[in-house]
Amino acid sequence: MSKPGISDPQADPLHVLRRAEPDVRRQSLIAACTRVLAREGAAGTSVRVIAREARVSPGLITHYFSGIDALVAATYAEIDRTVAEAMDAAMAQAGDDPRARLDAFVTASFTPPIADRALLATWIAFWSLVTARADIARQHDDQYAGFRARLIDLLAACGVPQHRQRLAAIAVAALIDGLWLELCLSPGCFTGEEASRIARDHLDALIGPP
Amino acid sequence: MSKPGISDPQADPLHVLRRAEPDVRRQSLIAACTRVLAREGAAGTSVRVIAREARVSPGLITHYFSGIDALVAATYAEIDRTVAEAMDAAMAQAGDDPRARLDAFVTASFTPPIADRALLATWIAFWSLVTARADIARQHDDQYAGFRARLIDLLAACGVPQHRQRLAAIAVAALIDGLWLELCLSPGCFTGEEASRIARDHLDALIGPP
DNA sequence: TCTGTTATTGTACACTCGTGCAACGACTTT
DNA sequence: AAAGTCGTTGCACGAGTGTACAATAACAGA
Repeated sequence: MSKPGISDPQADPLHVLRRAEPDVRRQSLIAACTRVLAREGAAGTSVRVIAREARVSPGLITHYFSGIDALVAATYAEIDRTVAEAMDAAMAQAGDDPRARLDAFVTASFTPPIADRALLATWIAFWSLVTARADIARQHDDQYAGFRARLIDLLAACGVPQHRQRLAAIAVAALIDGLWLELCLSPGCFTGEEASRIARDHLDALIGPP
Repeated sequence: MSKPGISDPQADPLHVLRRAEPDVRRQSLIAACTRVLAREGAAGTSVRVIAREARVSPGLITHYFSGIDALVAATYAEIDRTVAEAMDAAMAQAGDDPRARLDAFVTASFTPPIADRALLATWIAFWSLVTARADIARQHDDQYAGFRARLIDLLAACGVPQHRQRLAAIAVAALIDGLWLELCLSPGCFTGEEASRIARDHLDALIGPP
């Protein structure tokens, strides 16, 4: 299965010296960074490796991004967007029933391409920047707030009273994150189906069975 | 408050050229690595920085560990031990009532020195090794299994029937981890007290109110 | 006091790292 | 067809990386 946002480098029409629209080139650098993070992990991700992956000279990365950290941050933002889209697609398939949409949201979290060791490598690379740089910490706060805001909408639609929505969303977000993290780190410990079941049981306790 | 396993380098009696018992020196290198990981993050942690922190020549690290990765792995194992001890201490203070012990376990997870951005940096450094090296992935599996085994004991003592213990432990572990992670990454989003309350509510739903 | 052991040092090696920058050349405009 | 723009290259630079290894010196036992 092809991963969202990860295109085949062989098919990349930019692999010979050729000018590209700035947006296109930017996007191709982000895509290359995604592939490298997934393949090599945070430690093996450098300007030169990414440049080779993108079939481009190392200098070009400095031309488009203020530094390697900025490229990783942009890559993370892109992945966040991709994941959100995958979630939306799963929910759209679930129809209009609020609880069915919530279940679809949860289940998608533990199914490829979201539950994916390669995605984890990107997340870890980003987290290590969060602990070191204030601007990236802010980006993380924003993105996570967006994640919780989606959950609040879903929970509200399921009838969770307003005064409990905030903590309920934090709880569900944490449960999903913890299960997702462990599912990626130790895939043999439990299955995605079991993770889904745990999360759905928690929702049952929170808002009553569907 | 002083962090567990982090000693004052000024008070280190090894700071002049002096032979040390292998175990003592090993331990002092691990302690130095812990401090560096906490202060500089995974990216800023190198043989030379650790050696300077330990007031020791860089060559000594290779003499005691097969490489920098082995030192980081040993540091992680040590931190895992330290955290487990802090948990045991919190539970011992809670007395004999099973549910009180479980609550103490949960609360300690969201209180310094366990909920600590510095600890997070070490965890992240270790996770990035997990995705890259099979032997370290095994170490992670073992340590996390130990964490879940403790939870199973606690849940069993609270009357959770055996056939539900495994998934219940996975659920509680994931919830604690997710809350802990977010508490460290975005300390402004919710408080340790709120995290405790969320976890205790989840336990109420799982095993009934105390 | 001398000797043997080995913890410890300091340095050298061969890399990789991120960034800066002059030169080149693909494409647009005139 | 000539000129201008700017995407792109390729390399140089200094700093940092992990590891290897001979030399040194602290300590134990004789």
